[in-house]
Formats: sequence, C-alpha cells, structure tokens
Amino acid sequence: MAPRSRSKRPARSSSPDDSALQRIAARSVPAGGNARSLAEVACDEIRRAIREGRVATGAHLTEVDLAAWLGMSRTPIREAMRRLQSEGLLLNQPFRGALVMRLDADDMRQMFAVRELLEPAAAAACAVNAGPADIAALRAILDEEAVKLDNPAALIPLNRQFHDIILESARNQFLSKAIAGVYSLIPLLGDSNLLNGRHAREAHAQHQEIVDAIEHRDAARAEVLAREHVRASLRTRLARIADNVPQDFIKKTTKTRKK
Amino acid sequence: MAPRSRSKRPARSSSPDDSALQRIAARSVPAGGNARSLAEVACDEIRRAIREGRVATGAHLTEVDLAAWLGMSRTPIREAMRRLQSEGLLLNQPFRGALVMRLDADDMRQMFAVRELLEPAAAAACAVNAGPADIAALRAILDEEAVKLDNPAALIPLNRQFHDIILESARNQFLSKAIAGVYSLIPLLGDSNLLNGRHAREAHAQHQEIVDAIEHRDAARAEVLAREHVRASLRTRLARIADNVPQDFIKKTTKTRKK
DNA sequence: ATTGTATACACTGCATACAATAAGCTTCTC
DNA sequence: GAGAAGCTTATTGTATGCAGTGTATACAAT
Repeated sequence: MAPRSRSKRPARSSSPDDSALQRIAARSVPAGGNARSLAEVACDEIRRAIREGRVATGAHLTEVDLAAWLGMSRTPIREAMRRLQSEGLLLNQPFRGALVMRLDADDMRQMFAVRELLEPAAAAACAVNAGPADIAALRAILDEEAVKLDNPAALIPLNRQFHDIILESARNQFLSKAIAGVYSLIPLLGDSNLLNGRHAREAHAQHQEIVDAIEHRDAARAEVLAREHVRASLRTRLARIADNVPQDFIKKTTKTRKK
Repeated sequence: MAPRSRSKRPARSSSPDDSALQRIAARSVPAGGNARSLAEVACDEIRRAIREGRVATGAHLTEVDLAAWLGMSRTPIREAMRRLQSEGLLLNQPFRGALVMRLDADDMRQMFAVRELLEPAAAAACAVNAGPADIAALRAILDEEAVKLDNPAALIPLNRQFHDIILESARNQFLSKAIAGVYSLIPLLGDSNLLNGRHAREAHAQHQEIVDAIEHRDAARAEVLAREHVRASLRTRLARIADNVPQDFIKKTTKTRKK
C-alpha cells in the first residue's frame, strides 16, 4: 500500500497548486469527518507502522527520516512525535532521536495489573449506566465475532470496538482516559492474542458472559468476569513468551525506514 | 505578581541579542539540570497561570497572545499547548484557539471515582514494595507536615511529594502514569483543600496512619486507609461547592489575557 | 425587515531557514 | 602512542512567512 506516493517535494517552485493538491490527496477525509491535520496523519501512520511491525521496537527514529518518509515537513512530524512520546510509544533521547519503546515481561505484568484494576471497574459501571442502545451494540458485536472466530483480521477491530463500547457506557471520562493510556501501549506487546484460535474462542465466550451480566444489571458479576477476562489475556501472553524466543537480542536496531 | 514584565515585543527589529537575552532569562536552569526548552518553560508557565487562577477556567487562549505574553515565538507555544491539550488541561478548538477546560461537579465525581480505584492500589503496592529509604522519606514528610499544618503554601508541595513517593514506591509505571493523568487536572478544581486547616489536620492524620500501615507491610490496611483518604478529600470538596456560589454562569468568558 | 452573499479579519496549519547543542572524529602535540 | 583541542556531523530547537479555514460583519436583494 504505497505509503503516500509523492515524488519528493517539488524543489521549491513548481506551480503553487501542486503542493495544495498533494496536501488534499494526503488527507483521507474520514468519512464525513473534517479533514485531518497532517500531524494527525503522521501520528496514525507511525502508530500503524509500529503496530504492524514495520518499525521494530527499539528502532531509532528521527524527525527528518520520518518527514522524508511521510512527505511532509518536520513541523507536523514533531507534533506527532511529541504526542507519541506522551502516549509512551516513543522514548525521547534528548539529542539523538527517539526510540520505539520496548516492554519486557515485567512491564507487561505491570500493565496487566493496572488493566485488572480498571477494566472490571468499567464493566461494573457499564452494567449500571449502559442504555439499551449500548447493549444492542454489544450484542451486535458478539454476533459478528461468533462468525469470525478464525479471522483475526476481522476479530481484532471487533474486539477493540467491544471494549470501547463498554468504556463509553461506563460514562466516566477519567476512567476512559486512564484505560486508553494503557491500551495505547498494547501494540508494543507484539502480535494480538486473537491470532490464537483457542484464545479467540475463550475471549468470545467471556465477552458473552460479560454482556449477559451487563444486561442483567449485575455489576458485581460483570466486574468479576471482566477481571477474569483480563487475567486470561495475561495468561495467554505469558504462555506465548514462555514458548517463543526470548526476543531480547535487539541492540539498537538500525533505522528500518527509507533506503 | 507582574506576569513577566516585558514591554510588548520589540516591534520586529531590535538588536538580535535582545531576544536571545530574553530567552536566557526565561530559562531558569533547574539546579544542575540541562537548560529547558522554551516549550517546557511555556508549558510550566501556562500550567502555573491556570493553577494560580491568573487564567480563568473557560478562558480562551490563542497562540499569538501566549507568545506575546511569554516573549517567544509561536512554535514553542504550539508545542506547549498541544501538550496541555493531551493532558486535558486545554480543549482544542480546531481553528479557533483553545479553551481552558472546565470541570463541573459531575466531572469531579468521576475523577474521584477513579482516584478511589487507583490510589488505594498504589498504597497497597507501596506497602509491598517500599524500601527503607522510601519509608524514611515518607516519615520525613510527615514530620515536616506536622509543623506546617497552618501554612498551606508549604503544605501543598509536601502533600504532592507524599503522594509521589508512594506512587514511585509502588513500582508500577502504568499505575503511575494513570494517576499522573488524573492529578494533572486537579488544578482545574480550584483552590486546594489544604487551605482549610481542618482538612489539613485530617489529611495529616490519615497520612500518618497510611505510613504506619506501609511500615507494617499491611497492604490491605494501607489500601483501606488510602481509599478513606480519597473519600475525605471528595467530601471536603463537595462541602465547599455546597457552601459557595455554584460558579456555573460563565458562558464563554472573554480573553482574560493582555490588555 | 429579513434573508442571502461577499468580504474582511483572526487564527491556526505548515514549511522552511537558521541557530544551538551534543556526540564523534580528526589531528596536533608531547 | 596517548590525550586534548578543535572541527564535523547529526539532530533538535526556534523564528517567521504564507496559505487555508472559519466566523463575523457589512451590504445587497427580496
């Protein structure tokens, strides 16, 4: 998916319309939304590259490289990098670029400890506050999940939506922001658990139970189930680490971008 | 406290050293640390202005106004504003500047619900993980607090340190970040509870109990006490709101900055 | 008087030039 | 050959100009 074909930058004096057209082309207007700023584009693009493993964790990024890659000036890139740094996806190295953050097994455990705190609370609040529309949306996702248990590419966004709906139905912006802060680092953990069919089925079953509890307004049960859901996710991840290579031999991995 | 006496902006062509001097003056080198970037200065300065009420919540800020106020160009200001936006202190209005976020009583309740979730967990983790040095630091703060119960200006930073030490001793970066995200919006709630002598005494007593629990490695008790501490804080705030003016009549409040 | 339209203004978004900074390398001296 | 001083390079920090966007205002038409 050619990452934004754009020659290089018209040395600095082609027809003025040229750059305008380029800019318009760059902004994939998000279906009725307003045109996104280039900084947002950059942010999403970098995030996606990290998520898809096109940029390895531990890789070192610089403003100019990214600007060249995405065909924009350093200004929006700076903005995007700052944002990703505050999200914790990038680690700023004062005058030496930024590193893509790496999380080791201990970081992962810390992350899940916090998720185990927050997500059950969200499920409980959802059981109290969710409206019929929210519950219908959850059911719709369950139905879709059911027929896509072996299609991770479809399952992953569904899973995301599922958790987003619960979060939103919890009606607590601070809780949402706290969980979002944790979620944003999940891409650093590597492949999704849902690539594993067994885990996908387990997760789907748990989702169903959680929605049942929410529909019965049983906050306590939703809370317990959500906690178990998080724990199952951690178990799967730990098992994967135990099996696979320790994957801790990257030193400073060269820039994977550009020629 | 004259907000940085500085005429206006040298119309655009005084001696070039002038702006350099301004820049140097602005960077109060933080005792051995490296010189901070102007963006950091701006960030702190704006945050402080909000905290001290020199900029009202609901006020509308623009890049040029802030740049003129702080005597720097728009670039570092932009960066600072973006940071404050991602912290939630400012609300971005796409092409129209930014508003200083306002929190109503319901937002406050949501915030405290999350604090009630996170801070007890931190206290419990601290009870498990704190080293002797951490406990000594906590004791030192208790001692200082004890003699400054009627000096809010001194008490507020002490309180901050107290919570920071507990957070750090919890040894969980995700928990720390989640709580930091919540704390960063506390300035929006208005004056500190510690201005109230009665509350200051209550908080100090609770701090002592919490440290006792931590020292005895009694995680469960630390957790319960921390929860009670958060609840007490919410009670004081709610009582204050009940007494005072509802303070909800600002519509879009004019720019309070500049003449 | 009311509505529609053009124009002016205020502000941000982005690009680019330039300055500053820190690390690495080279070279010179002893 | 070792160490220090200075140069080089890589990278970020800052200023500023210009273009685009959204709002308000004034003016014309009904």
